[in-house]
Amino acid sequence: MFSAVESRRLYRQVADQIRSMIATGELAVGQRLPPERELAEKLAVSRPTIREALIVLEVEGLVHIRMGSGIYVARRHTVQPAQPEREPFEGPFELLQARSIIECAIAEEAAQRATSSHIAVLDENLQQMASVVNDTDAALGIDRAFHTAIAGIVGNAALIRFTGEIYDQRMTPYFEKLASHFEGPDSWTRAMEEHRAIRDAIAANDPAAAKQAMRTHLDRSQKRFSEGFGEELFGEDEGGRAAARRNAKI
Amino acid sequence: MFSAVESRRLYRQVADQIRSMIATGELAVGQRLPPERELAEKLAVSRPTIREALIVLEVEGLVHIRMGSGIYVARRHTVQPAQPEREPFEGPFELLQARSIIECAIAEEAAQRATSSHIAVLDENLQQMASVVNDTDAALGIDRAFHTAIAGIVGNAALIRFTGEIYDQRMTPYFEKLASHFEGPDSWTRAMEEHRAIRDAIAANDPAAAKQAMRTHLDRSQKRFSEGFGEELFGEDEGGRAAARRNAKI
DNA sequence: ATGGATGAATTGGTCAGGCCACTTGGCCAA
DNA sequence: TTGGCCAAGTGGCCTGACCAATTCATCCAT
Repeated sequence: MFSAVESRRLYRQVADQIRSMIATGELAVGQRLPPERELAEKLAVSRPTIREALIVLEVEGLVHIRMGSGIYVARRHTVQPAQPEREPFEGPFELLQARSIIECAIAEEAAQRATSSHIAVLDENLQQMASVVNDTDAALGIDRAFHTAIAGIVGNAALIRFTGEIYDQRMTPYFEKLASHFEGPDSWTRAMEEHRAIRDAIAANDPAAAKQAMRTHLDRSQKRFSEGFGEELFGEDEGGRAAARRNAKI
Repeated sequence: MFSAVESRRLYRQVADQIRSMIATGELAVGQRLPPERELAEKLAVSRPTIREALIVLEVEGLVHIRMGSGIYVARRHTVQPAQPEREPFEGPFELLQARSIIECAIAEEAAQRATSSHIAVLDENLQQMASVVNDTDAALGIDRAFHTAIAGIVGNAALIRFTGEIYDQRMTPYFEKLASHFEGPDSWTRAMEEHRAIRDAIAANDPAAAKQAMRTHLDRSQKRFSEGFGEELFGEDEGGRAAARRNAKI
């Protein structure tokens, strides 16, 4: 299956250029970039094109845009998309082990400090989960939110971020396909029950129980994941209207 | 320590709205969004604002934009590190708290599985540390290596990477300047002793002692860091012009 | 009837110009 | 020295126009 080769948009080219200037140190960390109007003039493009390029870079975390002040090279491209020395991802089992260690510690900490408003957040998540057990895509999103909500109880942005990131690193296209096969109403219902056990332990302010419930949940999640290996998989396509028409012919 | 509260840009709000429509399933995977002009009309904003919002979402991996064809909900937001809920960066105390939770859990796990070759690695690190107590830059590198070596005992690449990343996130130019003031032979010698206590607990395969030793080390590290804040300082900003002026006055 | 070519319509990409909100720095008065 | 005010600069958002790419409908040839 082939898709049209997409010519490179100008704002992407501009973003690439600025990104490489940051990477080479030509633009130093913390340094202020020239104003949009000046960049547009220097690079001989329109100002909206510059804006669009800068938005790309900001979403990537390479720059920080401040209204009225200017655009600054981010202090540290923390957790960046393209980390060249980084493996594409660690093995899924390795990630699960890491989750087990980190998230058990977080659950333990959360149990020591949970309030009723924290528990209400978890309860709402459980309700949402109950209504989407037939929709794996939505369930994955809510599953993720449950885990980051526990980190949220600790109230530490770094932990929230790590929890989300480590969850997302499994979210490869491959894993998604796998999930669509091995996750279904049964497995999501079980996951939800495990979530409830975690919720209950945290609500009881019982760190040891919370840790154990989280470990149980992740162990079982790993088991479900292991059982899912073995399916034959196909490639992916994002579908356009022409593709839909081609599909119709098939 | 305060930083300016940044009002929410319109294109970010639009991106948030579309993102939540994708998360709730209102916009299905693979579905084509309305054209830019129509979205602009429906959401009562300008078309460039829509474009900017869509660029945010494309960089995040949630949509795929095709010229002349339309905008499609991505099959899956694959491994897109730019997390919308992410703060620009976490405060140093927040990172220390996160380290405390994560690294104590890792130390606990390491103590359960350490072998003599693992301990030899820690011993070599301690020797290296002893020879560079007068050189803060070198000491920081060896300090980092000690912490990642503990994660290495668990033998999990994800944990090693997280340990390194979370350590590095303190390594802002600001922090490095601070370290050059408050870290010296005395503090590095104390850190080394604390490292030794961690090493000993891990060597004894005593998880509780390892956890306690690590927590003690990080608590004291935090105390040393806090004491460094006795100085008159500017906020955690990326260096705006106002901050530069206040600096000049100091 | 079917397939290919062509042109129109639609859609995203880029530009120019304008105005508003916010930030910063300088100056002056208390 | 500190606080207030103002001007200049900067990012944010808008309107309108035109260009490039894609899709779809129509027409023509086989």
